[in-house]
Amino acid sequence: MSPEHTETAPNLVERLRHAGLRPTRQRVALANILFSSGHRHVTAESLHDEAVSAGVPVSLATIYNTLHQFTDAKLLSQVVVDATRTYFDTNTNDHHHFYCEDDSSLIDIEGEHIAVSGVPTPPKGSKVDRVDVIVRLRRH
Amino acid sequence: MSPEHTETAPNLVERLRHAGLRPTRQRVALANILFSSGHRHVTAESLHDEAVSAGVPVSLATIYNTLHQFTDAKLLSQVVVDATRTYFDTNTNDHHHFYCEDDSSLIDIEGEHIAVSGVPTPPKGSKVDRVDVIVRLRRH
DNA sequence: ATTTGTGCAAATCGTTTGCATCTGA
DNA sequence: TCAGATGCAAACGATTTGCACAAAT
Repeated sequence: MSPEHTETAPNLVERLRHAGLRPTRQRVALANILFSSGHRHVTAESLHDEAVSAGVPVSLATIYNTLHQFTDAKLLSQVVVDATRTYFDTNTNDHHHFYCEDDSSLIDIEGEHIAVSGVPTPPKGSKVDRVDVIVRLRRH
Repeated sequence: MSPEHTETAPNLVERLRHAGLRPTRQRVALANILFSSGHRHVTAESLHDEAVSAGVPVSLATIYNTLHQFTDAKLLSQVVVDATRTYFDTNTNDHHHFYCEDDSSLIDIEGEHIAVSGVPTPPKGSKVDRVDVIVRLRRH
């Protein structure tokens, strides 16, 4: 078989195992879609469409389960920019986003580029978990 | 009557008028709740509960309408921190937020305190509309 | 064999909408 | 008067859940 067909990327299977997730057919297929080509931003629905188009008929419920499991396992990060849609990002490094309100698209901004200074001390009893910067864009 | 009872703050009526909104019973009552005591963060539901408790039986639909009208009129700003809930903030100045994931609470960080540097040039055809910084907190 | 994942359809949650009724200028 | 607001209930879209079935170890 040509590598394209066998391209189930064995390292993905390992990656799932390390994350404590059984490498099931669906999870491997979704991991393959998500992690095979650079960083990506998806919604549950867009990933579902993509999987179905790719001949992997997963149900939407499984997509949601999988996205959350991957997020818990730190394979994905969740990006909250829009109250109506949840985005997942395959880039789990410290980084930020441009969000274009006109077409609801996300663009990564690598962490090194942006510096946030002057964050006040958090209230007693809490610690900073993460700092999200969203640069909202409009067409002009 | 004591000032507490007459506290329909006539300036609120003016404020609504200036925003092009008819000062109806409900709008004035909600504006009164929102703008009478320092800056506040509310959700549609929390404001609804509060209004009802205060003896102003508005419907939830009207709460949503009003929150959006106030937002369009720049009397409120919308804060997107949580995919499941929409928050509205009576502080419409440039500022940022602490968001405590444990109890879903918001705390303002005044704009002067935080500086964001190194934002890359936005893609051709778009301009920066707003930069949101969310400092996510966890109990430790 | 046992545990864990999956699919489906129904349930849920926050939010929006349609429409008849009311109200402020 | 009459455009604009409101309330209600139904519609909605995204997400979640319950449960019977299927697959992985």
